[in-house]
Amino acid sequence: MSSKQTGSSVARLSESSDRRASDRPRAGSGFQPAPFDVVEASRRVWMERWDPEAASGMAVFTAILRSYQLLIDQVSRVMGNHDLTFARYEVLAWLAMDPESSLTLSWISKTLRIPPATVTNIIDRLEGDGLVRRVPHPSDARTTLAVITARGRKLATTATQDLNATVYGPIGLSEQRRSELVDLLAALRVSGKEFDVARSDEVIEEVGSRQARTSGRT
Amino acid sequence: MSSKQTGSSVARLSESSDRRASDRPRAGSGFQPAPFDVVEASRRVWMERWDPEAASGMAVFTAILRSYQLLIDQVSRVMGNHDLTFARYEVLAWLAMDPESSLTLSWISKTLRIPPATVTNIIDRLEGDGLVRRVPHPSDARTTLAVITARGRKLATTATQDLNATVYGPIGLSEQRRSELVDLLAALRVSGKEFDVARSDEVIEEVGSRQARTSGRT
DNA sequence: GACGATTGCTACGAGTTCGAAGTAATCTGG
DNA sequence: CCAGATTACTTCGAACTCGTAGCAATCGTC
Repeated sequence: MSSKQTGSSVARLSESSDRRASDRPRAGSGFQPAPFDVVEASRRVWMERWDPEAASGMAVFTAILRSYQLLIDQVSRVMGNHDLTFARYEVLAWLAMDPESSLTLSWISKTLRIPPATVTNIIDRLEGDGLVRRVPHPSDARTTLAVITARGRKLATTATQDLNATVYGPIGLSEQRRSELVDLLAALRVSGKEFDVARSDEVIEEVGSRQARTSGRT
Repeated sequence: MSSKQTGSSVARLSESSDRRASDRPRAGSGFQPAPFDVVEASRRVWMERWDPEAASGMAVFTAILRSYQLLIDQVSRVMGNHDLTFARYEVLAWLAMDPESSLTLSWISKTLRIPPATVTNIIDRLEGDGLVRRVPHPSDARTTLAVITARGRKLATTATQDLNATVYGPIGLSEQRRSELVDLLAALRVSGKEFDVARSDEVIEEVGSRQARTSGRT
């Protein structure tokens, strides 16, 4: 595998990479392309040594992993400009979406799949920055509500616009292919029970329409 | 666009009977399905508040994120059974694949996209467990080679078989759809310059064709 | 109603990640 | 042969993640 040794095999036919970054609202600065397609390379090795089913599954996982790395790097960079981590942004964004401007910590934990201890930590940080407040739940003394502040809402809006413009919009692929990709991943997630398929549509309707959360009950 | 039909907003608790402890002892134990499809739910909100391009891009990112979470959870759990983290396994697996059984730390960093400081940490840990050894590079005193030990190779094999059998094989989707998914993600990665497209094939050939590496040249 | 089980959250601590700075070796262009 | 730039790796420190234990409130059942 060549690149291991300092002297790369083929000379630098690359004339390209003279990045004159200046005006493009680029979202990635420290990101360097890997020397080759790790998914394809490992898939070939897997095909030699293991069975085809394992190889294709490995390729799926690796492709998702590398895509995730590519995107989370861009997203994190943008969030850094707003003094946020992605985790803190995600919570803030869901709070901003909520009709009541508030969510219980346990709802955040379950829905965004963040361990309870981590949610505590995230809310601590957001509260310290004056972006949310903790409010006792009106009818359940065990429960704490996170309420977004005006400052938090403003930041959520700004950060979202930034993300939309620099990452989500220019993410690549046509609308058609984006849709196909999301569908395939949905099938994968259904197969892995990533969410409650039976009740999902119904719950989404509720979220979109009204509370159904503060009042609890399902 | 995934599915979703109009669902009645009110939903009664219905027969919650199917809840019970019938958790399949699959690869995920602590993993609980989210209450709804977060991708679809957030996509709808984005469509209302922002433009369609941002919404579809957000859906792509979120779908990848949730899929990643689903799979990394399973993978991490399996690795835990072998006293490994995924990061340590990944390095070990690439070392096991290498014809020379060795890689430079900088190659690992660039290829697997792990920051240098993290590679140091990972190798420290692997070395402490007797799975790899650090060896000075024969011709470049700046460079350190990580060499996999017999013990490391054995563990890599065992862990890989475990992963193949419990995660990669049963990952879901037909071979056909796995292939489509990998292709779409490859297009996304190309668009985001996740790897060096121009030289990838060539480098992969070299990897596959063995040696000609430690000796440098090619 | 009472009591054990469950749920919601927090405190603590171990482990991991990784930017930034530092050291050493190599390469480059005189 | 020699600066200065570059590359390779490590050290240090700050931040983040998250399992576990613990506490408080509520629920479920008889």
